[in-house]
Amino acid sequence: MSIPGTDELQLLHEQICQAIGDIKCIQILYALYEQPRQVTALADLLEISQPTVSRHLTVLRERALVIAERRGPAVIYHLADARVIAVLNMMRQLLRDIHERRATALS
Amino acid sequence: MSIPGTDELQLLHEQICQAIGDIKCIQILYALYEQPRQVTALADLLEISQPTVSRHLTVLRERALVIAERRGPAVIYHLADARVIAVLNMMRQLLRDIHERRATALS
DNA sequence: TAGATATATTCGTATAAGCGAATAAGTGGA
DNA sequence: TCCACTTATTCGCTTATACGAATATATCTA
Repeated sequence: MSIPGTDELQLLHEQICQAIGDIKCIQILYALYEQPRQVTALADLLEISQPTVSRHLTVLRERALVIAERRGPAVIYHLADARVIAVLNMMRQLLRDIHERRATALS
Repeated sequence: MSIPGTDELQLLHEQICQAIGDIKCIQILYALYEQPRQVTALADLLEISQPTVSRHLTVLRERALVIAERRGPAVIYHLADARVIAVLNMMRQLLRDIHERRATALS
């Protein structure tokens, strides 16, 4: 894969990176990876206020990273693509290796 | 890989996601992926002021995502781990698929 | 249609983060 | 040591973004 141009970079940043740059969004994504949940369930689980969760979900939905499905008065959210989690897990592995490398370099 | 706990999530966010959440940092990472460069070369290439580039590089260095190597008065920066680019490319592919899926859904 | 439940939105505020100009600090050569 | 070059840091400012309280909207049931 080649180096991205300015336009693609802009899109990449706005639609994915920025969402992943927010820790609460990451929490929400992992919670939805475990299982689809409705808004209040997420708010209770993550101890975030309902409006905040709803706003984050709106953004994630606009970015097409999550999908909303109304079921009665509730709205069930679920991940649109599990690769988001794969990306995050890749970063976690990277983080671990970096720490390990640092520890080795210091010893 | 299991679901990350709060502490790991905090680290992940602070050390990697936040850096990737800045579009100029992404530009810098890709530029260093092409080849190691010194600060002014990056500033010229990306049309960002020297102090701004330097500040971003400092952050990336603290996160151990880039490595600095002094060569005379200049400092050559290079990527610490190419997997950062792999992660970004994975996101790009994800972005493309999302767009494609949207286009298909609308037709 | 009234009420209960769940979600979305608006609003004002507070916090965070990036920016360039100016300046300081480090490095090597004369 | 002085100078030229490169990089790092400080400073004040601006912009962007997240937040909760309050409120509006949507859905279902009776």
